[in-house]
This record gives sequence, C-alpha cells and structure tokens, in this order.
Amino acid sequence: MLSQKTRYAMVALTRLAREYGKGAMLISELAKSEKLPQRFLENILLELKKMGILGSKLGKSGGYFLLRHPKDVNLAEIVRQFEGPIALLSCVSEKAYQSCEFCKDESACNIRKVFKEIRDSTFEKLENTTLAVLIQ
Amino acid sequence: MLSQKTRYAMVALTRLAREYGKGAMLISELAKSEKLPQRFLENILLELKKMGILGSKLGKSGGYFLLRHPKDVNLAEIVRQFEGPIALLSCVSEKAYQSCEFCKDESACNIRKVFKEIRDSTFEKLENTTLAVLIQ
DNA sequence: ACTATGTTCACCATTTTAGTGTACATTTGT
DNA sequence: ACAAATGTACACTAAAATGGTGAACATAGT
Repeated sequence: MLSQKTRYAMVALTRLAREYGKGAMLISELAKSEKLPQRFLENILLELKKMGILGSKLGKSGGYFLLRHPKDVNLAEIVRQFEGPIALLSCVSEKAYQSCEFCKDESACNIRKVFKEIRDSTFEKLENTTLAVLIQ
Repeated sequence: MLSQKTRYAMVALTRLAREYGKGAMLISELAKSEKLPQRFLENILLELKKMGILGSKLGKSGGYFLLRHPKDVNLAEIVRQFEGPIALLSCVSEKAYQSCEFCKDESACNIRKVFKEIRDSTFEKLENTTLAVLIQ
C-alpha cells in the first residue's frame, strides 16, 4: 500500500493542477480545503519544489504553484520519489536494480518474469497518468 | 517492494513444490540449500502450515511438505498473507476495502481509476502464477 | 529413555512512517 | 523602516513494521 505521504502528495498536486495558471496558493488553504495535515504537507511541498515540480513565493500573497504544465507531470515520478522503486523485487527494478541473491540465472527465473511483467504494466499506467489526466 | 518474509516464503514454496510427492523436507536442509535464515524460516513455514498450504511431520525423518498440488497454490494468496493487500490504495482493495477520506464520489475519482487498473492487472498476474508455473 | 525434529510465544534491535517544535529568512503592505 | 504574513530548515519524536533471536516445550521414531 502507498504511504500517507505519497497519497497526500498526489492529492495536493491534483489540486494545484486545477489551480494551474491562477497564481500561488497558500499552504494553509491547500491543507484546509483538501483535509491534509498542514505541517506534514509543508515537508511534502518542499520536496516537490526541490524536484522542480512546484514553485513558491514568500511573504504576503505567497504560496505554492505548479511550475510545469499538468500534462508534463506524471504519477510514476511522484510514486518513485515518495515511495521508492516501482518494482516489487529489486531484480526487476530499472532505477534501483540489484542482482538476486537466490537465483543463479535471472533470465531463467520464473518468479522474476512475473514480477517484471507486473512492474512494466504498473509503470506504464503510472507514467501515462499525468496531472492533466487526473483533473479531467 | 516486497518484504524479505514474502520473498523467503516464495523461495521456500518453490523448492517444496519441486519436492512435491517426495515426502518431508527438513527445515535445516531447506534453509541451507536455499540460503534462507533458518529461525526466520521456521516462522514462515508455520504460517504456511496454518494457511493449509504445508503439512509437517514431527520427530526423526520429519519436516515440511506441500499439501496441495503445485497448480493449486498461487502467488496472490501468498502475497496477501505476508504482504497485506495487493491494492496500492485501500479504496481499490477487494479484501481490505476502505472508503476514501478525500473524494466525495469514488466512481468519479481518476486517481482511484488508475490504481484500480493497477490492482486488477497485478492481481490477475499473481493469481495465474501457481507454484506449478514457477517450477516449469 | 533418548534424540531429532517441529511448536509456541515472548522478546529484541533497527528502520520506516507520520508527523511536531523551534527558530529563521524573505517578501509585501503600511 | 517596520510589522506581519508567508515559506524554509533541520532536528526531534512516538508508534508501528521489519527482520529477526531465545528459551522452553511437544511429539514421533528407535
């Protein structure tokens, strides 16, 4: 199951995608209207800013806003950032590959084959799901 | 990513599937030959026994053995037992459904739609992967 | 009776999760 | 220039999950 952090990130991003082009939104407003714990949300938004997905403005009438177009942000990168590898086994991970400690020949391993298929289809679905898709 | 426990369970079961019909196998032998930590493996085998997948024999020439035919044990039930729900969000889980705290109308939620598709395709692949498939 | 095995159940160290506390830096309105 | 409203930084914490281990016990075969 996805962590709260990942779920909060998706909810916050979806909302900021709806506000895309309308200027900055207060953390407090975002937290309140989407029912997210504000202090925890701050950490998440900061992380998304460091990823280059969000921008921020300080001071009065400050807040956060989506930097990229909603169609240029997909769920695969969000899940990877907050959840870690998309693969269920590291021997089928693209970004965090580690050789299997059990099997001698990975290409012959049927366990690996199944989990590779699962990773690929999961990744494809996440990658094709942009914020633009989510706010349709 | 799957926990060690789940991975160990899959490795142990695959091996016991290969030995299906050949009588009981010692925990110590299973642990050594598959490079699994024996004491931890004991817990896992016991859990698999309580699920009705494995049987055991006490005393000399005792050990564990697969009770069901390898084609009647699939990865979906193993993953569920050791990992919890297959779904990434509880609002798309079959066995552990919980309504979403964020959206008012789940049928209209696009986040839910994606994760429902991911759950369904993951589940299908896991369910179709029996121990018989793994030892082919 | 003895020995080899599995069984039970409690315990433990480490890591991860889901936050909170406190102080600080920057911008804007007056 | 100053105050107020905002985000920033970084350390800290409580609770749960993970990956085991310890010690005593129960049972079957010889």
